[in-house]
Amino acid sequence: MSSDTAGKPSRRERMRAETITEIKASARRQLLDHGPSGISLRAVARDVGVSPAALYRYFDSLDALLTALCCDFYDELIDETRAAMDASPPERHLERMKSWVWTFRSWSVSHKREFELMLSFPEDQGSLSACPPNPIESPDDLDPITQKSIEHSRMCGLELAEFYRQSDGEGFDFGQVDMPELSPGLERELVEQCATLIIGDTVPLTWTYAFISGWVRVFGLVVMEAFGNLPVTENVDEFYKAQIMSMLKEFGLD
Amino acid sequence: MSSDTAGKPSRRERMRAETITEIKASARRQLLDHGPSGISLRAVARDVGVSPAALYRYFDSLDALLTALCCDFYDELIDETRAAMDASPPERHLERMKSWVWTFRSWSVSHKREFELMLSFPEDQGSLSACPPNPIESPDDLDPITQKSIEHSRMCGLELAEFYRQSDGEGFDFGQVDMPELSPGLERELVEQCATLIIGDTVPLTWTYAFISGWVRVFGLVVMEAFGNLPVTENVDEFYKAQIMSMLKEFGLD
DNA sequence: AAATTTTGCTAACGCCGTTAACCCTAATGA
DNA sequence: TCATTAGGGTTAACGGCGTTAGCAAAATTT
Repeated sequence: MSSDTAGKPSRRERMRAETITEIKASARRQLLDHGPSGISLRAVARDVGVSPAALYRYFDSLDALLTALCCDFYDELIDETRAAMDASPPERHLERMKSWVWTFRSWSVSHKREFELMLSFPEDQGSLSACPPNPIESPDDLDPITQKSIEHSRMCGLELAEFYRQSDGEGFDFGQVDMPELSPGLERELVEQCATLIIGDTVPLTWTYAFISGWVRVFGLVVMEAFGNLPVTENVDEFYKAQIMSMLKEFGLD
Repeated sequence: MSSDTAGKPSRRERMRAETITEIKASARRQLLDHGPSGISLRAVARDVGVSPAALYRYFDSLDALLTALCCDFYDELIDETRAAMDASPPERHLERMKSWVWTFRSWSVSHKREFELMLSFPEDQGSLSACPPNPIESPDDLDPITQKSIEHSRMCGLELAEFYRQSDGEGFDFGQVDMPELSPGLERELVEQCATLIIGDTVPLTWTYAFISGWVRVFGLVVMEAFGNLPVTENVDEFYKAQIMSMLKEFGLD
């Protein structure tokens, strides 16, 4: 072994890293040109100028390559979302949450192909749903993609918790949320899920309900727009803004 | 040609129809066992006990077979939804719309694999979004799947129009809908889209907005649940009912 | 300089969708 | 009734795919 935890990158390691990014770049190009199912190992090999078998020195399988691609996409999405949120000062929680929604949407729509791929990973349990799969098992031994999807979701959830914590007693009327009567079982599940989502802190049940409702709406919006089935196409921005306003109303906010 | 429009089915035609359903049945079995991408023409041929090339006498391509499958699924879904709606008398529009949502949901969740396939058809313009693609071009030369998806959507849309038409002046306060201010362009687009959706009849703008909002929510719910990412898993039924109540609130109804 | 690890290669296996060429049989029409 | 078709089946092949085994060369480590 050459450099375990903190050694400087050897020449070989640099080359290897370069090759990996080259492979992923080629795969992404194919994704953009021919869609998720149009990515072919052999075509990538041709593109990179190498034999098909050589790719297996870098990725265990085609699936592993796609997974790596997805991870990169999540990183991109998370970076952009975080940057957009941080454009507002830390105490403007509402604006920061709006930025989260807005950036999630605009990234997804301007990266339809990437979004499509992310939607179908991991196999048989599509991700990007803005909601981590339930129930959450052990904290860390989930596949990397699910972890990143949770990280992405939590950015918004944590902001909500902060919002509640800091604005308590500052004039917001938290009882104003429009929520139907819920069965005790559902209430418990919402609270528990909220606890795994919005770490440590507890927000009122009504907020949890409104938050999850909002997630569902955002997810529906983004998927429909990305797949070209939103009934609004010319004034989408306006429509999104209206939808965000409607969601805020569910929180009893203007 | 033997029987063009109304001739009795010849022996050959009966055999052919039988073979076709046998092929589709085998393909559906593979769909259930191995997912959408696990359907293989050669495997179907093996299963049916025929050479791979023989299948081309019945379907032009694998894609054509999948399309035919999807059509059948839509027919199933539409049949079930219509039956569920017709379990309530024609004048109980609210109940009928609830049945639409409920059946759409339960069919999709209990037919995850089928749902998954439908979601990705037609290529590069996923369907089943409960919203026809926009803008709608010519009325009839759309691909059959899109047509059926529109038919499915319209069942609910027409019911809404009926609801409005028959209950006008019967005590509902149609101005009560919570809707943010919309830009003139968005208003126009909503009204136009509404006209293509809910044929002939016009409902108030607020209802159109609430209706489309509801669609987005239903779609988000169904997709998330079908993909296993709904944060509620134990009390899903209760959660759906609560969400339906919330949507009704958007209409100003209890 | 020797030993070892990494990275590439070629060749092959077994899938896949699709097509071409040919054959047999059942329905058709004179 | 008999020749003609058209429908439904075959086999064989093409080119693509993901993946593996085995081997050679280069780069690193010892």
